[in-house]
Amino acid sequence: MNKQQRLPWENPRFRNWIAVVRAEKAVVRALSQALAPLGLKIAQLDVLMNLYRHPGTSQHELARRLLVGRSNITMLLPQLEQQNLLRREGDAKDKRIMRLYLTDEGEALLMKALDVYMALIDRAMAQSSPELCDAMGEQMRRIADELEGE
Amino acid sequence: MNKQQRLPWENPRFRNWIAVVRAEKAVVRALSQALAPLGLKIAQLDVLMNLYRHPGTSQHELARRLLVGRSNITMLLPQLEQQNLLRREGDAKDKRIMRLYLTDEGEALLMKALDVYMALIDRAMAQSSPELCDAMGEQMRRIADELEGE
DNA sequence: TGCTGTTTGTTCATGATTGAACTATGATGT
DNA sequence: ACATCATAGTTCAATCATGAACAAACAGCA
Repeated sequence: MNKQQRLPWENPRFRNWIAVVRAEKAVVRALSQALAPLGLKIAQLDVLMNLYRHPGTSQHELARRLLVGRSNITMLLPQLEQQNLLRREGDAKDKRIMRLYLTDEGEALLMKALDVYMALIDRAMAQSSPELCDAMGEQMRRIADELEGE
Repeated sequence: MNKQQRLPWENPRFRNWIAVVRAEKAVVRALSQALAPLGLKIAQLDVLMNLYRHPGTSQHELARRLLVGRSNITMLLPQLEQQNLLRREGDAKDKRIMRLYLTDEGEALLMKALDVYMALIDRAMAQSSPELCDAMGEQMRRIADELEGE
């Protein structure tokens, strides 16, 4: 099947990528637990973060930025709306579009959640130099750019 | 809520970690699509890979290594078994334990899938030096080690 | 042996995510 | 203006992972 390099585990690129997957999974688990006391799921936090940076986003834009289906957003919002974390306003010009805004309550909860998130990331990254961290970030952005264009 | 560093996006660690998440998601999407022609899901590939490296694993061990619930394994196996990709044998000494082995067919399919996987990783990592790649892998292993001990 | 506690795998109800249909609305071109 | 096509959001059925509850099998010890 493969040429000289029969077993992928012997390939540094492969081994290192597997490490990325494991680390990401570990952080997701830890973050889920850390967010539980705030009553937040990761998917919900993603919504709040994106809404903070881009107030007035439509559901479609939001779904696109989160790399998620539109229907997912539809089913995510009612929970957040009932908790008064965000509000939906129909666009004045285009009646199809629902624009999303954080409430003060939502922003306050977001800040708490971000503190939790930051603490976790700080802990995870603690043993790496800033230069290495930046280099890795650059590398990851290249990968995403390379692949996200389908 | 936070001290001087109010917005996490301004924090390099945070920004870089977000890049990791995005890249991982992008690779998962691309891999899913690339595996579809083989009739394989990523979760199934994970099983086959682990079984290749550790023949005779019990379902419990497998679940632990994949960082997944035991029930997940239970529901994953019948599909793979019906496709003759693996077989389950009761342990001789301990009748509770089911030991798992790849069939020749399963190994053949795994090799094809690994080629697909490797091609994708090669493409993703193409623009990074081997040294940087290794450094990143090391960093990720540290993160996983730091967090996986709950 | 009999009692107790643990481990393995399964079952089941639950919650999350997806993609395909559907509706309502808007945009385009003639 | 009208027909056509595209877009925004929703609904729904299907898929998938999870954790709790359970049965069977083991282990340890009186």
